[in-house]
Amino acid sequence: MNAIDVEEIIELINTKYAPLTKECKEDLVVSSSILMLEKPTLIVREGEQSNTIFFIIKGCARAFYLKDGKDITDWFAFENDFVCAINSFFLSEPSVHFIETLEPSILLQISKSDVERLSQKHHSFETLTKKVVIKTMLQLQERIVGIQFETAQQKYENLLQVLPSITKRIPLTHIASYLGITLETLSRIRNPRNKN
Amino acid sequence: MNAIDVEEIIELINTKYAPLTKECKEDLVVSSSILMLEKPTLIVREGEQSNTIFFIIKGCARAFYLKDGKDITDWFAFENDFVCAINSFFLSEPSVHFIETLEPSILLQISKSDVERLSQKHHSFETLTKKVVIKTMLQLQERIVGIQFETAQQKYENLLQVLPSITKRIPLTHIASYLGITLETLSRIRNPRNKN
DNA sequence: TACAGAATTTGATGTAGATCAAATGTTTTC
DNA sequence: GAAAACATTTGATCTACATCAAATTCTGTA
Repeated sequence: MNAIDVEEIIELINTKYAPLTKECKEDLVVSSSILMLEKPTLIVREGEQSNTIFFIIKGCARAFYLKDGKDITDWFAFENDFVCAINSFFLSEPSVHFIETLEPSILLQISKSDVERLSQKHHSFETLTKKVVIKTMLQLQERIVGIQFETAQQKYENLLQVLPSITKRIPLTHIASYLGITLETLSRIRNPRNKN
Repeated sequence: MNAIDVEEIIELINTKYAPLTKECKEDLVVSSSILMLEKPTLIVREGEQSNTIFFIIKGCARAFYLKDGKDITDWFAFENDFVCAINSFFLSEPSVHFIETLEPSILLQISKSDVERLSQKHHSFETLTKKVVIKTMLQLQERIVGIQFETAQQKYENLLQVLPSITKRIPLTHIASYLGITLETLSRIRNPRNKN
């Protein structure tokens, strides 16, 4: 893998989320570091406080928690998404989630204290983080609408609308728990023979 | 009802959410107006663009949408909460939601253009709005965890944990659709005779 | 290229909660 | 304060999906 140009990544964030001032970008460069993970890796552990936000340059990740010992996926993140343990990061509590990469991944990481410092110092960075939070909020909202009063079939179709190629990258167990259905039901839904 | 002191309300927001500079507060006072609603009233209509955010001084409100003609509650807001049609407000799209007050209510309203102007002009206002969005995001997140893989009974108990007195203010139909269950099921859950 | 472990599919059965329908209780209004 | 409108409860039945169990297919590694 070639070397990663942090400045280039920050330019991408600048374009994709919100414009940053020159000074802010410079500050951000020195506050960011690159994480290269060859294998699937836990980057946030339940019970521990997580003071890092990650930007996915390459690869993907999922947040999950254990409910009665069962692994339940709560969030997927792909290229150009930010991901963090939101409860822990924003409320400084121990994380209820694990977060793991699901592919060899390249991440940009920024610490919470840097995020706070940059947010206070640079209005443009505050605007960026607000944009990221708004995006997440709207996705969560969409997700609730997509799971309430929907059949398993409809939930799956809703998901495919938003992430058409998700099944090529994510094992079905994780998709099933994300949708709030069992693996078996998902399998049956996907089998065209079972179409009514 | 006595006159409402806008400055006092803004002081409350300042304390409860994030500190604002003196200049920002002054700007906010002239951008805010009070809405007094004697009867339950629709304040956002589906299909229309909603460019207003409301702060509930007194009373409560719910956001809802129609799914196959059925009224589904998506959000409750009470005293000291901000409420708006988030898709419409943040994406400038026609609203998918209706929002209505459920009691005689007093609201502070601020237009989207004022919110944007204040956010650009005052770093402290950007911080305030970020805080509001973070709070909403975390509530949505909690809600998803509270509805996935839970029985109707558990969902109801989860809700009571967060809003113990909700049944005193909100009709059961709205609570039922908010939880993703039917009114009949909610009724049976609430009847102690049906305890296993 | 075989084999172990993981991922997915298929089958049989059980159940929580939906749906439909009607009764009862509670507000509002004139 | 009676009638109408609305909110909640109760009952009977039905169904989508869970659960449990086992077979099959896929995937990585030695």
